[in-house]
Amino acid sequence: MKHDVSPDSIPPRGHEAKRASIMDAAGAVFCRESFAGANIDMIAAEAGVSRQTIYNHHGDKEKLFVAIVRDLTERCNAGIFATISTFPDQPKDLEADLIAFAVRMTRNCICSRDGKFLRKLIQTEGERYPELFAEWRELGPGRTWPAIAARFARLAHAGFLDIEDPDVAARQFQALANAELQTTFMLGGTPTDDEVLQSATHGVRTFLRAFAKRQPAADAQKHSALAGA
Amino acid sequence: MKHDVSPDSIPPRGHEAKRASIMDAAGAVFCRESFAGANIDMIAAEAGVSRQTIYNHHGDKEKLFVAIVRDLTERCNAGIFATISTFPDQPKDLEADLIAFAVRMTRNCICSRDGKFLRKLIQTEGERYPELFAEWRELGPGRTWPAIAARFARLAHAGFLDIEDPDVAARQFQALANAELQTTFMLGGTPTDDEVLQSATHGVRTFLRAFAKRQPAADAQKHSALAGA
DNA sequence: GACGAATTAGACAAGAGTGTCTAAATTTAT
DNA sequence: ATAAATTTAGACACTCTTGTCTAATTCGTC
Repeated sequence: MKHDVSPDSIPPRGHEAKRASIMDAAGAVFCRESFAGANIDMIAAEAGVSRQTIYNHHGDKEKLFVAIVRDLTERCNAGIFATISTFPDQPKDLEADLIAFAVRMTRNCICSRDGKFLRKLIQTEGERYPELFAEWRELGPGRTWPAIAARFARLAHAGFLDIEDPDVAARQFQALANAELQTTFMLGGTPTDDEVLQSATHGVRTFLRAFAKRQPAADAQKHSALAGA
Repeated sequence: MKHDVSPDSIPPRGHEAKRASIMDAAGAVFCRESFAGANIDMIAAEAGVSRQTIYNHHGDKEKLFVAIVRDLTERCNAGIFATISTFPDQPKDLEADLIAFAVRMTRNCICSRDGKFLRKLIQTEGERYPELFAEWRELGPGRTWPAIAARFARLAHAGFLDIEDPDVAARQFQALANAELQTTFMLGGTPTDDEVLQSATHGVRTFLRAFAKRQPAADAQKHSALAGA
């Protein structure tokens, strides 16, 4: 019998390494080849694992696929929320801070390995697994958009921006920041750091032309940050 | 021997009906199932044609796929240029006219059957056929973006907008117009007319907050449309 | 070092899909 | 009507893939 030191029957340690290796490889292969085009032997080879081990861990191809999507959704969500937490609530230089935030968002969440994989899987297989991707929609965009919108609302309330609808503004911010990367994303490519910075810079400038407080009049506005801590 | 009335040996008339039927069905099936997931029997059934006929027309699955992508690219390009030609060069009501244009763009080019299919195929198989999709990139975005940018440049030159870089403005216009439809597009869905109008309206308003001529001062600007015909 | 659990290679049956071939039926134009 | 071209259904060989099974091996732990 086993010691069972941990709460729930946790299988040996080495397992987890294999498991992670399988998840990584399966994500990559499903992403590259699509569900139908991927085959278990490819995944096994890429994971450095025997085919049987994959069946031992996940049962069958479809269960494996579902596990991958759930895993990617979780990991991406974590990344997105981590990045949202770096939103400039008390910006020193509004433009520079928003550009930096936009770049972080694009690099860490959209261009990241997980981000790229999840996006591709959603685009490719979304229609085939309605309930799975409905789940993603709720847990992903359904939670992240309000969180981003709330940050913009705060920024507006603190007097830095002139926003009517924070939800719309949040989506437009993201759209503007990535406006010049669309074609690259379409083809599954990864933009260079320079391209990301360019697009973010142009996007944020336009965003601020639209939403920055209109008449700075005197400096009365600037110091009226009574919404602070 | 045949009359050979037309320039190059044109096969019988009825062929074309079958050919078109095959293209339609193949586009739909490839889009729905991805290249690897699609099978010829499915396409044959959906086209109301025997499997052998498909092989007679196109040789093999891959050649058929390439033919589909080329066909869709051409048709979409035609649609995009047709829509671009309705760009409001001499707008009566700038906001209303740009909103209407944005809606046409989204409905006719992005939400259209061909647009949806082409987009999905590019996203799904783009990495697998680099040269084919490089071709698309040149003939598609490579030609349409400059065309749209040129229209915005004209509008700016005519005094309606305050734009520094028309290429950037064109991409941002498009990004803003579809900002609220991204999640729907991701999952392969088609937004309602209402959603399209909403997103376009919000997008154009933001676009104009950023790029409308700043100080309308008198009405001097409005009538200085000396860039006209 | 010895035990039990997990992993491995390989063979295997079953099923599905591609692309070819044939002979019959259908269409099209003369 | 007749002749040529095209389409069709079905059978076919071939390949690939899935998922299972077995026996040998390796790994982690005591």
